[in-house]
Amino acid sequence: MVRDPDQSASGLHAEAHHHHAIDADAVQSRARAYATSKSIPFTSMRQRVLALLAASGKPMAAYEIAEKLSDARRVQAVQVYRALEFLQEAGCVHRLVSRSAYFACDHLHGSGETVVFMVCSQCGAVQEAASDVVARGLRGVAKTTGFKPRHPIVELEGDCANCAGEPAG
Amino acid sequence: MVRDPDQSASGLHAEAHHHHAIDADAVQSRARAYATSKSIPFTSMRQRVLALLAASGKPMAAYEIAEKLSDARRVQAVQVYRALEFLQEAGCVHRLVSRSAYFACDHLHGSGETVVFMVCSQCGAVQEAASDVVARGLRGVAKTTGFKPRHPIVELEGDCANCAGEPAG
DNA sequence: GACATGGCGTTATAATGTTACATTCGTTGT
DNA sequence: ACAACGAATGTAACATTATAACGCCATGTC
Repeated sequence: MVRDPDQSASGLHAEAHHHHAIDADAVQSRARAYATSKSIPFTSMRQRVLALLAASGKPMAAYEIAEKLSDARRVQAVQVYRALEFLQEAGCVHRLVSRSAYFACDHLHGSGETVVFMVCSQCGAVQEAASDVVARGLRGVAKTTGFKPRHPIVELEGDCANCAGEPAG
Repeated sequence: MVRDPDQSASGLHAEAHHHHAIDADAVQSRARAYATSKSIPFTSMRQRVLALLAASGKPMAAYEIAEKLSDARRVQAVQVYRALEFLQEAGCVHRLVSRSAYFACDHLHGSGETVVFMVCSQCGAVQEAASDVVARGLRGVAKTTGFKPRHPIVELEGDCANCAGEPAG
């Protein structure tokens, strides 16, 4: 879940960067499984978007994805958004509201789980962590106000362990 | 030439609907105090934006604010964004990331406090609640990953007590 | 084959947010 | 009073993010 180069042991497809590449095979398998379960195709465009996000290991803007995927044929933003919609349904990709950016995630979240996204202001890397304490706190405030929560958004902006140690690297 | 802010505010206040408007006087006082403390002016535009948000009591998009504030002179979005920037610094206005909307808030949040925004999907109303449990949970996940949090974003999408009781009303 | 469904490719547009710059306003120094 | 300066404004243009509309094509079903 915490995507760190040391932890991504299956870095067979790891890019040359020092970035936090995620397990591309695992995330692709999950997307394929979701597609199969819904009887919808895991199409080429969906694979390409997911592969790019998995290789990058960092959040990317939709237009940035379109740019990177363009070759002779220009990939339009709307095509990326459609692929992202599928990938988010499949649970393979999340959207960072604090950056309007999308990133691949190789961890399968339980349906009731509350996940915290920690976004590094300096290097842009994202760490995820599920927190029962946060989940309990959210249920608590909702209960006291009679609010029926459907979907939580929890993000932390700050500095990751690497960047906090080496400022402005 | 110079618009009287108090008359403007009370006029808008009169148009507040059944949904709960916030304490316009209190929030305006806080904005004025912040401005004084920073030796910057609490200008007419800033007063107008804050008064509108306070009277509305609900989140509004920046362009919607610009629209409502326009009379003979068209108020441009950039002017609204500039006013919102000041008001957010003053702690009188918050931005809802889940809706890209802005709303006035009449309680003063402590600097270390973690505030949860509960946004009703049906009526759009926002409730705020500070939660020590959530704050503790966030500190916990940050600590285990070595992350240094600076700013938390916590929002719940769901149904408020009113709308949950009377669906789609 | 006829046909319904869904994804793709393309164009256009909506919605949100920012940059640039000249002007005006308020304060400050003289 | 008046010049000078920084901040806030007014205005236009631009940038970014996201969606709508529509025809084409591939796939599966009858």
